Amino acid sequence: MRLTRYFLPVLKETPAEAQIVSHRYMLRAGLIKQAAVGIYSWLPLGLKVLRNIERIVDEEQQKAGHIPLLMPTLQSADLWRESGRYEAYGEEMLRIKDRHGRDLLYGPTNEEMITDIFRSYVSSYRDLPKTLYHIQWKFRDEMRPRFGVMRGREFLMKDGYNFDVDRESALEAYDRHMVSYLRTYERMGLKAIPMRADSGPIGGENTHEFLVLAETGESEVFYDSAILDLQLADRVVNYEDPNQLKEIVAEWTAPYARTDETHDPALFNEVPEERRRSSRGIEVGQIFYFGTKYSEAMGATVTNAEGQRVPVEMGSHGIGVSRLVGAIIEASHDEKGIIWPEGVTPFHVGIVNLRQGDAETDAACAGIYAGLQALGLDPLYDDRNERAGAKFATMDLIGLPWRITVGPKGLKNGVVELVSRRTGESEELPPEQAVEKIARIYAYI
RNA sequence: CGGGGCGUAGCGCAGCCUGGUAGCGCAUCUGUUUUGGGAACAGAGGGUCGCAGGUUCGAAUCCUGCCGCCCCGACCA
Repeated sequence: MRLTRYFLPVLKETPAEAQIVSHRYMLRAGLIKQAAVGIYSWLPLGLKVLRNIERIVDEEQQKAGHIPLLMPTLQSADLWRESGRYEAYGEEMLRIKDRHGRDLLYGPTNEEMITDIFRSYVSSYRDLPKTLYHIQWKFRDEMRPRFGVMRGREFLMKDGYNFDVDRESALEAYDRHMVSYLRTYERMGLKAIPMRADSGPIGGENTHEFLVLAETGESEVFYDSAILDLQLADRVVNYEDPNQLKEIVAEWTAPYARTDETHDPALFNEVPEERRRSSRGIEVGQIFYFGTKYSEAMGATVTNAEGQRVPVEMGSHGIGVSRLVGAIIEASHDEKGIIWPEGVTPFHVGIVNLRQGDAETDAACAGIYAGLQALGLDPLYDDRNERAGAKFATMDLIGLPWRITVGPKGLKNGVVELVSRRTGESEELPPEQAVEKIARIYAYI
């Protein structure tokens, strides 16, 4: 994309309403525009990041064998009356009446609707296990939305639901989700720590939250620093193998890691003192095993091998897709702007033309731009008639992980500059080699 | 929902206390010179001062009501 043809409204000054760094940068870099309290438009650059995150979540779900579908944002109140949550959910649920006076609601989550779909079609244990998920906008009328997309009222969430014939199988699903979530966050360049948590209003006995460590996090967390060293990296995971999944879960749940809700000071004190950490974290996902809570209330039963009708075992799992955009910025930025991990960056590389209008420089930029596109890469070419400083400032702010700087001085020696946004390290090399190097970097992302 | 604060040009702000021609910086447009870390000069455009009432000869300014937004708290992906 050529910047002169793109829509990238960057701001030099910080809008007054933004307090935390991710919110400030999201506004300044032209990612979002607030439409109302806790409700945002996603501008082109922000949408690209959101879609990248969504794509990673989607791909990792399917690798784990989970099945995508799409449920509506508006739901009938009747389903929620069945589960008893229409009254229980409270003011957070946005209730709407249609022209006939029927009660609708903008879905804050989908346990009821997925259970209804399930019970309509599945009646035998032979059809189990199944995990269905969707990535859809939710609405929760929070008392106090804040921090931009980190606590919006409207937000994009992946929510999934597993259906199993018995407890053992449901717990396998729990493990499978934990592992697939670890993989998902790793691909985004995030360190998200699974922590034993409280199940809250969704209910259930087993639950972990995934937290990204950040000063601005809303949760207080306590953990053994050993957990920071754990990585899936290039480990081959076989989602069909419950034993392997169990081992990985055991590995990640062995070090102490809890939120303040479940924190146990006595247990925490058993961690060697030099590894005992407390900090703040942003919750970017949660997995639950809640057994038959919804299936019993809503009559979702299957016939088991013994011919008895039993309520199906369930769990649910969520990833805050839109929140992750903010969480990634909180975890990865500096005083100049955002630093996107390669996995989610809106453009793979920025090209800065230092002497717009100079025939040789323009031609070199055009060649690099075309070369990158030919290799399937998505570059952003700053072809504005601005001075170098302004172009650098824009690139630093929007945070593309790599920048190719092209100017007459370098071209005289046949080289351009390739700069890492994260480290600031730069190397001079011929244009073709810069293109190849970018291609190599992204070949493994 | 309780407590605190703010609404003046696209953005950031001053002016309000003490009523009298609506200002500054950035951004935008035109021109010239510039061009390796947010250029300089000259000129130009842009605001029913959140909305509605009221007081007054006169309201951005004083009064009342409403709306919007921000921060702290309890609640939450």
